[in-house]
Amino acid sequence: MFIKNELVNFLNETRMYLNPMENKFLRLVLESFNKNFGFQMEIEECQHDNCDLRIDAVLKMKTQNMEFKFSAEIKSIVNLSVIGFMLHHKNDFSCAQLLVSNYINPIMAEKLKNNGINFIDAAGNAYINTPPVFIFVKGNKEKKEQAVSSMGKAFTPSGIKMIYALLCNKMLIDKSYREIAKTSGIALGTVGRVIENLKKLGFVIDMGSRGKKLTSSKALFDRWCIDYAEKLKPKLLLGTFEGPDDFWKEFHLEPDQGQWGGEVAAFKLTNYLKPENAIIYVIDEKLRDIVLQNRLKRTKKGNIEIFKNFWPIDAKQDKSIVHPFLIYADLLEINNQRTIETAKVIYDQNIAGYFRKS
DNA sequence: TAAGGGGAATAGTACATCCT
DNA sequence: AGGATGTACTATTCCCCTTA
Repeated sequence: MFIKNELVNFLNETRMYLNPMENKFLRLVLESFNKNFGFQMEIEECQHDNCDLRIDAVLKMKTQNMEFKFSAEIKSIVNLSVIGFMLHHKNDFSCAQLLVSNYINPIMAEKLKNNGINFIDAAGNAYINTPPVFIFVKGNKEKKEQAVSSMGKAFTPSGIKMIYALLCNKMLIDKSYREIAKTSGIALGTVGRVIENLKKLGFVIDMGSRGKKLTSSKALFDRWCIDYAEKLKPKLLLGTFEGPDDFWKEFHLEPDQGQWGGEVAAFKLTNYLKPENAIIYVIDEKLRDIVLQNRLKRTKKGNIEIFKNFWPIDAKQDKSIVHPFLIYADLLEINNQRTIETAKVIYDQNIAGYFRKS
């Protein structure tokens, strides 16, 4: 079953078909949705030949005399970055978006509704706003036994570090496990496990004697952004601090201390966004110096967030900002109008090129 | 709210196998 | 032979969930 998918993915970087687990999951959710709400929502066999954009599935919902189409996006977790992601891709397709997940909590349900993002989940929560159909249900409790959780064994904190390294350097996947471990900043024993899981998910193809290849890297990156925000980034937070208005213009930050992420990096890259909040990725031993040099005050709700950088120190690194992948991921999580617009620009100008067919 | 029990993740290392 | 490589294994850490 995987062979065919892998071959197709191999031939076309930008497409990603549902893997068997996602397919099964989607059918389960649709079944319960139809039962709960008395609609007929089903998967439409997509004409892949003419859709160049990545999409998980096209769904068709029938009522008495009408038919609606949705572009479905399946996500195993739902956080602010998912909302950012949905907003980024809001106008990619002619049909309305529909987020499909295992469980969407009441807070996220409200946020999704406020942003006009349709969703359904396995617990029976839903928001569908396609006049004359209107559904909004939240508060149903999470069901434990769902299968989606097993979809992401590669996306553990160290797995996320490794995937970042793989995305930044596509050649790395074909190097020795020791080199991958060193470049990613993770343990040797972890590398094999992550690769195995990436193979299962269809992101790595083993071509035997011809080595390994990273595939569907655009989809992998999209997934990485969300899991990074959920599982790795919170662990990296060293503290939040307060600075004066426009502090970042005068901020003293040496390249060997750390780099700008988030809005400031986005501004330096595009000139589009006037930063209001700052994210800085620092080498954690340098935190004290940075705080002292810039007279930062530690506060709970400061506008400066300082994170520990998780990639090994690169001697050639002399830029003042982090990799566009990280900047984009930071912006997605902020997800207001300004940052999403900027995220789009950065995606088009600085990221899309990594995923073009070669 | 604090403590602590238990399980998952992972760093680090030892070892078997492969390659030159 | 001897270094390089992937895998098996273990000790430790971390985090979540229960319990008082």
